[in-house]
Amino acid sequence: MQELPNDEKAFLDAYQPGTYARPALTVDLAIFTVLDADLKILLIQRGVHPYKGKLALPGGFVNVGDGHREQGEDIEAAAHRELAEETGLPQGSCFLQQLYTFGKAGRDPRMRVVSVAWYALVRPDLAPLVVAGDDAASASWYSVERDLQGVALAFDHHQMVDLAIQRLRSSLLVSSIAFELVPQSFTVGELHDVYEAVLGQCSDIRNFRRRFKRLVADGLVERAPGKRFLGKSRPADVWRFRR
Amino acid sequence: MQELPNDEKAFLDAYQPGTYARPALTVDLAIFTVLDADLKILLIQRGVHPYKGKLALPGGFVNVGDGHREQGEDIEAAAHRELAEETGLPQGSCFLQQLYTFGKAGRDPRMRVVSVAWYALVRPDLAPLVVAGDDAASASWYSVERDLQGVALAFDHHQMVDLAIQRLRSSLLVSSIAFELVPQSFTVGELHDVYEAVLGQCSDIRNFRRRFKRLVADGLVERAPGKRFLGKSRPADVWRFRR
DNA sequence: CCAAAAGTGTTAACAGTACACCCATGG
DNA sequence: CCATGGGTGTACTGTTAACACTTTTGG
Repeated sequence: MQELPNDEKAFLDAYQPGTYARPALTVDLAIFTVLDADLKILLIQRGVHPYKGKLALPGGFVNVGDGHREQGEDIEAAAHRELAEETGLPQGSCFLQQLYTFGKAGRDPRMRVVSVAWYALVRPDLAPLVVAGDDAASASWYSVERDLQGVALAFDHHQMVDLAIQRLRSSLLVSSIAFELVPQSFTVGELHDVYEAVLGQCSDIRNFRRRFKRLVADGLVERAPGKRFLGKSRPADVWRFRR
Repeated sequence: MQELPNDEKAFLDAYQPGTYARPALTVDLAIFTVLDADLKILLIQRGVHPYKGKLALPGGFVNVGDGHREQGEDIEAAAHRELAEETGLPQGSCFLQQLYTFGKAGRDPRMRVVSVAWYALVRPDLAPLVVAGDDAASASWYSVERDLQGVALAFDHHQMVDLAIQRLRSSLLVSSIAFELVPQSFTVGELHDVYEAVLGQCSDIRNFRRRFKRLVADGLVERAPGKRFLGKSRPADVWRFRR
């Protein structure tokens, strides 16, 4: 909390919170990875009403406190907490960014719920470690391309997924998030697979290599020791992203 | 509200909302215009505690209902309502888009308040019509460049302004929002001024004209009737954006 | 005639696209 | 030997950046 002048302190001591109605507050997470050159998203099957049995994004309530002093948990902290709970991965091992806040009346039939949606990226070497958390009996990876067409998700989660994919695609072209979807040391081929999987279209890897060389020349990427050996073809150089 | 199967209806009838603490919910608006080739933002001076006397973004509480049926006002509707109230302009006359949701504990010293921030664009021909609304005794335009450096805004509003400007700049380069900051019919010079004001740097108008010609060739922009006469130099062709 | 903004044209550097080609490994 | 993916190079094309020049108004 910020430093306040004396008259503000006096005001606060006398302050009584108004009687406005308040919404419940949740976070929902669109968690992506790329496995086998295919974009995947982590979904759970709901075990309780409403939308029992339907697929849904992992998420949960934000711990909100009462009163001036005890205001509870930051929304961002809640998102990190849920991400760790749902994936079983340690906090800070994944990229996480706010996406959009969904607040239409009636989006949850139980009561007024406002949900802050986030999207997260899990490196493919961590993705197989993802296990079901406490409140997610059956979290697993679904192919965005193959498993999600025409499937009804719970609440307005399909809208969230579509928006997340849109954001993921445009961010890929202007920022460095592609490096969040490969292992810490990676080959040009692996990085290229991420572009093809996320954008959903093929591109010439030889031209991709030229652009990659520019990143190296600009110092954004450097050689990592060793080579990657997949057994059936020429070993590939290994690279590392410098933040 | 969506159609629900019978077992979901039965569940809802029996449903009792939990006893989670809930946050107050507000919307805050970063409202921009470009006047005299200068980016301006609409701010109010707070008349009440906390941060009494400080400059702040216009905003207000979202009308949230109680119960299943009466869930109140959409967040987006609240943003549109506040935008109309604060500017005095009719709804739908300005561009409005969600920016980011601020939900740190302690960001409002009174209580837990989560604020959904939006940014809005007002055409320069409408900007002079903006008058103080009911709850905004003194809303007026401030130059982002000249009036805001080193000035402390209320709450975390400075963070909101910085993020809004950042978003405005990157959107300018990839979308068509520039057309929201000129009159419905405009000259190339006026559009160029918007780019220079928002990006905060000069660019060659002759090269800008070439890019503009491509937009015309692509059918995004068409000639509007007449010429613009500013009195002291050659009259300029007038153009119109086709949505 | 001069100042000021509108509008056109030229050039060189650079980035994107579509290719052909060689290299290192396993079978 | 072939298949597979790794890695280099070249030719063409379109976009961007820097700058010279003409046009139409007011003073």
